[in-house]
Amino acid sequence: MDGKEVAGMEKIRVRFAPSPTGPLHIGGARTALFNWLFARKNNGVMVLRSEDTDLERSSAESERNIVRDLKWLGIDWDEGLEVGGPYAPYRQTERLDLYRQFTERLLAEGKAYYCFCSEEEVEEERQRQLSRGETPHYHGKCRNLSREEQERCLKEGRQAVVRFRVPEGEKVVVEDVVRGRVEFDSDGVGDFVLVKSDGLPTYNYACVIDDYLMKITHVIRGEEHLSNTPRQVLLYQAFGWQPPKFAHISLILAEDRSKMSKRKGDTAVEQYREKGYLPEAVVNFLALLGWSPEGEEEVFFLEELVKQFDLNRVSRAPAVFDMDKLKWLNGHYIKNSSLERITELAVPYLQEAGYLTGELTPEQWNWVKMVVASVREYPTCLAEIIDYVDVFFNDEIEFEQEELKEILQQEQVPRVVEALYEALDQTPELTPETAKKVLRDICKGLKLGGKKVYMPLRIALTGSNHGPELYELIAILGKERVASRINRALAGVGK
RNA sequence: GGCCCUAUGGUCAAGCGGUUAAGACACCGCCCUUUCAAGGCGGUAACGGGGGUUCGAAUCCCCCUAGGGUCACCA
Repeated sequence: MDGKEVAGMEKIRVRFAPSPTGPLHIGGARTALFNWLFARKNNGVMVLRSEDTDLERSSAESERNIVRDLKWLGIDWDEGLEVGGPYAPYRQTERLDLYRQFTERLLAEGKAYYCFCSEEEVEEERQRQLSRGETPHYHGKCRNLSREEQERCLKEGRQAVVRFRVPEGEKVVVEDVVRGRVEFDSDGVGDFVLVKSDGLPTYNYACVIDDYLMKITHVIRGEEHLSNTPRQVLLYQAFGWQPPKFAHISLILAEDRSKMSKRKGDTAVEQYREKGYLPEAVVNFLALLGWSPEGEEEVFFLEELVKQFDLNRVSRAPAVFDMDKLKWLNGHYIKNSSLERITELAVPYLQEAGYLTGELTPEQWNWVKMVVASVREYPTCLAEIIDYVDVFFNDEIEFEQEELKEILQQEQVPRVVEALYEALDQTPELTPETAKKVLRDICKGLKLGGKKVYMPLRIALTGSNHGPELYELIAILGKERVASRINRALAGVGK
């Protein structure tokens, strides 16, 4: 710290620092979003850093997927993975030399020490303490080893970890932007590990060094890290660094108020993408989980979210993931996005279901667009669209209920059908609009109520008494298929 | 169990000492309508409990209860 920084004047820098040990979790996505919104709102810098110090569980593939899903959501970053930046590298396993330097410093100052206890020993002691009802802490057997003893063990080649010497009897204060002042007692934390026996830093350690070196001003992360924060604050103090401001946002809970898990529904962003949720719906939904806008409007695109976002309006209570609301938002965006885009997104599902095969000609494309237009108000996610399109593809009409056939036997039906065929003959270009007019004219010409005209035709064409707009259906099917379906249906009831 | 966080309708939540306690989703009803939807309008529904402080508490304090987090050589 050069001491010249004036509070509030420094450039805001935030980071999203996932560990690439699996897909991007919905909670992680929200953390990333809040960081991003805060950075963009305040003209700050967003950093993406990979915390890959768990060699066992980290994978390049997970990292790629996380990056892909962040981009999909519309979250970008100014520094970090892929884009680089002044504090590169942004992958912790590539920063090992840096950590080593700071470890030496702590060791030299006696603020950290080598510990030669085996994992088994430590675990045994932990169990003993637990059974006595005590808070399990490192017992400190190696805490008071002299420098010489440490050297000797090291020379013997014994496996060692580096532990932080936690000062005794100190109040550790965390100033949290969303929670206020939170106090901890340093005696509540044992001498935690800084460097693992494989030479890699632990989370609490690497995180502090990186946040410091990368000049992070605000650490916005999940509440599960709140209890880690005193350890980190102690480290900042040991180094004589000014800690960043913390903002711990509450967790997202499953419907039964327990932690979200795979068993209780989809927890990964990619699962929502694959089901045909739109990124703007997911973002909008996530933003509303734990944050609330000032006004009454709740439907926001990313840009509007940026304008509205305020860390002071982040709620402290954990939030239940409300699937119904996500579905509603997604349905809203499906209905209101451009037809071209929704069609593009819907086609893969239609292909997968076998309704479409191969490349689409421009004519087919336009036809599919009409299909999408007539059903897109139904699905809550695009994968569901296949539940509504069968009527356009399958000419083998099955009657949902036999009673519906009775409607086909109503006395006006032959007249209606005749009028329809005649009108269709005189309609060179069949579109939803012209079809609509045809139907209206039939009602007028025959002096029949809509129900008498629409219902038999709908049933003859679809086998059901409900479904998409009839005039759209007629335009989409075309004259030939309309005629053949009606003829077949009427023949089926002996007309 | 220790430590920490949290507590307004079923859910997300506004509220930051004085309000008829917003709004959204879900649910119910009505309207629109050829059907189902969509849309429009309306409705049901909440301050966990107990003590304080105060002229006055959803709002401030304490206790209880409940839920969550965390106590790793995982992050």
